[in-house]
Amino acid sequence: MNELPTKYEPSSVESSWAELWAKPGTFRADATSSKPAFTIVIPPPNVTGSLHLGHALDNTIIDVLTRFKRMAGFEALYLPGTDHAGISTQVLVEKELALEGLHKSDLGREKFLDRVWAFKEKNGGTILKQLTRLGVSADWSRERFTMDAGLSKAVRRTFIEYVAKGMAYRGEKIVNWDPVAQTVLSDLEVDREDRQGKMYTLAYQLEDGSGAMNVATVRPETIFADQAVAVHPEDTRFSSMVGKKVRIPLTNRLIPIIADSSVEMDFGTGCLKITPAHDPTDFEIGLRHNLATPSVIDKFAKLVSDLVPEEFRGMERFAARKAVVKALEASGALLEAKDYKVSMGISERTKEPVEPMVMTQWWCKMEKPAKQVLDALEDGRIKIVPERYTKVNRDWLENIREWAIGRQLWWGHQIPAWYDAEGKVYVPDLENPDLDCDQDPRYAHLTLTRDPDVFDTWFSSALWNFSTMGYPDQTEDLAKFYPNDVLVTGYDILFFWVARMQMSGFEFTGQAPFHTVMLHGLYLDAKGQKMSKSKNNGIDPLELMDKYGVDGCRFAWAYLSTGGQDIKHDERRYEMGRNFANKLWNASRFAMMNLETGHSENGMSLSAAPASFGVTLADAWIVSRLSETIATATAQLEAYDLGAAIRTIYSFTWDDFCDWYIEAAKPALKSQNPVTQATIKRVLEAILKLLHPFMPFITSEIYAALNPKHQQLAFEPFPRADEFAVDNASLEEFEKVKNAITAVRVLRNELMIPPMQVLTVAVDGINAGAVSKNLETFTGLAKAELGSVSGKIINSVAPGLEVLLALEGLIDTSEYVTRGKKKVVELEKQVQQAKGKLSNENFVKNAPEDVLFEERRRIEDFGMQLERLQKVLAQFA
RNA sequence: GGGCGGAUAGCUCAGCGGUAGAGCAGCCGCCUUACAAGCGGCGGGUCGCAGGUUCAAUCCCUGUUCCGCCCA
Repeated sequence: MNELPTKYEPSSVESSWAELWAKPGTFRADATSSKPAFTIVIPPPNVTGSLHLGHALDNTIIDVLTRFKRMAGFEALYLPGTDHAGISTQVLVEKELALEGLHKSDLGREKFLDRVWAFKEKNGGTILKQLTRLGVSADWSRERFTMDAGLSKAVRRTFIEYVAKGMAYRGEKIVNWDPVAQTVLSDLEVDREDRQGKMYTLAYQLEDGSGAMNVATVRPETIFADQAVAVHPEDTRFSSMVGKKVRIPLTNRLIPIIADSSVEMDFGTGCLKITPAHDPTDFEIGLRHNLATPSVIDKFAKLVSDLVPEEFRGMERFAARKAVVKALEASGALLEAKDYKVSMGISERTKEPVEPMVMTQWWCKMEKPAKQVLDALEDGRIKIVPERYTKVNRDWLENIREWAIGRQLWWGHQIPAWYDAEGKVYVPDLENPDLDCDQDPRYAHLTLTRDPDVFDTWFSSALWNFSTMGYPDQTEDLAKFYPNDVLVTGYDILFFWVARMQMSGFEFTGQAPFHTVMLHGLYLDAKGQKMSKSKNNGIDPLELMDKYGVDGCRFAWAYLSTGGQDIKHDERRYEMGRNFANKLWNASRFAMMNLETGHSENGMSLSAAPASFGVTLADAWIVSRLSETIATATAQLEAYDLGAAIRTIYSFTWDDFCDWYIEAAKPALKSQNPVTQATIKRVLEAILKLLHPFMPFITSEIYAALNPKHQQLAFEPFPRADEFAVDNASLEEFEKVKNAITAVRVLRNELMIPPMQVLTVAVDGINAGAVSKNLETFTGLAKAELGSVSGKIINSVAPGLEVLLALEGLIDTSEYVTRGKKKVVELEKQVQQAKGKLSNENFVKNAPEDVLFEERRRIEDFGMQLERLQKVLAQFA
């Protein structure tokens, strides 16, 4: 048996365990195992990123669940890996190039990609290495990356299948264009923000010279692309105008006045300019009225086209707005410019206002798989925890929109589509999916060029549940570990990722990719704000781990993850975790010191021990409490309520085991009672097992020290409640003894009697018997002996019990009297309340028997306490 | 505009139909040889506000006020 140092130092034990757990073989899941599988795949972090608190929280939860299930008899797989993160990675490498004075076009696609791969090789390991610091029990032999050959194959295959099914197609629509990243974005990648702008009223002169239409707009620089002016068909102000033409200010171009019911009559002037190429709503109106979609803004957000007067050409859109407004003002066409909050689309990646633009893109129809997911949510094949997010999930799926799956990037999976000189599309077919079209003999007579675009990164992460298992090949892994069991992630990517996984799962495997989605909250700073680079309010989990130990941090993360609630950073939770680790360490140290057989501190040998050794009340009590604790904690873990589970285990360990059991067991341990020795070892081992999923390092270390066999705790079975006997009589009796001990402690504190001075007290009341029966425990913890008391007497009351003490000498009783009086008032109130309830006819008629019984018991017990207390207080009147 | 979450002790949060809990902070006393990252004791809450349901409501229902988030 090893000696443990007096203070727990996380740094001295963490690295060797982390190293062992990071080995590819340690937690390798066996696809041929006969045990039931339990699978969680990691939400793949950005390959070039570094660990932040969101990852730490997420992976702690995953690891707790995985370690718990592994110990509970499952073939547990926690599959780690990373995501290629198209835009952010490409932007990073572009920045690196910029430092060298280079642009990606200087290198060309192939060389640029070499650079990105080199960058990935160099930096890609960081985040996963940081993850090993957390002590996760991941299967590193199965680590995956979204751009691996296998996963790329899955991406290609699924796209080809989408095309074959007619779900993916090329079409011209209005899209969100990021002028900085130079790519299309999906609706989800665009944040709506209200920014201060202006509402301009412009006069569009009627062709016939009969006046002007006053048009309201927030984007005057787009007037050159206007195709119509629209009013509401029922707007009597303008009904005579419909069909006439107006002239666009600063130009000679004429456009028609049309009627469309989507125009809000009371918005602005009730008269809108329609610019189909530069506004999504206008695009829709344009479709209804067959309007053309000429564009006057290019991919760099500059004004271009012959439609734009020469003086404005080449100007950036916001500069152009100023210039155009100035010109409009000079021409007299500007009637009004008032402050207005403009709702703008902002690229969540580059923070640049997106430019709506009409483009031909790859689209994917998602109605059918969305419907399948909705059915699964309906019939419970997929459950969301917490349940309230089911509605959010459902609402989004019910209003599913087509997904723009292409991105104008180089880093990612290049779309396997080719075009001939006429622009006709060629995509490999399902019979020969790996054959590129420009290699296909059938198309040998054509000159085909490949689509330069890549897929949205989420397209590949949507396949993560099965692409990591070998799909499209029918592998052993796929058979054993798919569908996965639980998906753990923050609620902020419910749409981005979870919904798309759900849909892909059904579309390609015909089933839900997991049965449970566990969503946790966001980790916020101490003020409750989201952490971000721009706000520079990030907190580094690695620093926290250095400061409080990994187990202390994991404790905090589990403790804080309740009910999907957001988490406000609070350093005190980490202190709590660290202190708890230290407490466990010292309790274990104490236990081990007392497990040494044959001799004890005072040299007493085992053979000298009395023959009457047996199970003490404390032994029976702690084993009962342990059984209850296991049952509760297990149920909480099964319900994914990690916060509740760790609280349960924490209070059992600290309050029951350390503060009461160990203290009560000291006399028995001193005399080397083998039953107590066995009990403390048994309970401690159970605690280590219960705690292991949450705090794997310290529990493994102690367990190894405790067990000469040196087995890995991670592979020990999780405790079962039925392994430990629940003895209700012991639970009740120990409670009575505890009450008596506390009553003496209260007296001692009130009377300022030194802690170590042994008192002589008498006990009375219906629970007094429990005290005299367990005198050793009482004496040890209350530092009091039973004896007769006489003279002036003082007392302390507890349920069913009165502790009496003789007043000797000039002891200050003022505090005792003050608090005694207060307690009298309190007890009187309680008795009154209970009596009040029982005198209520309806209460007696309707309340269940046990509630009635409890009220009667209270009257009796409080009455007895009151009586005894008042009797003693009368002496001081 | 629609939806969701929060409002509980000084602070950060659990609890969510039957006498309000934790950690920290505060006060009193302790180096009681496992642990001062600790031990013993104490104080502190009309559970946002207003109605309703119920024998009983912090907990359920309705409305309302602040704070935060999501969707349009």
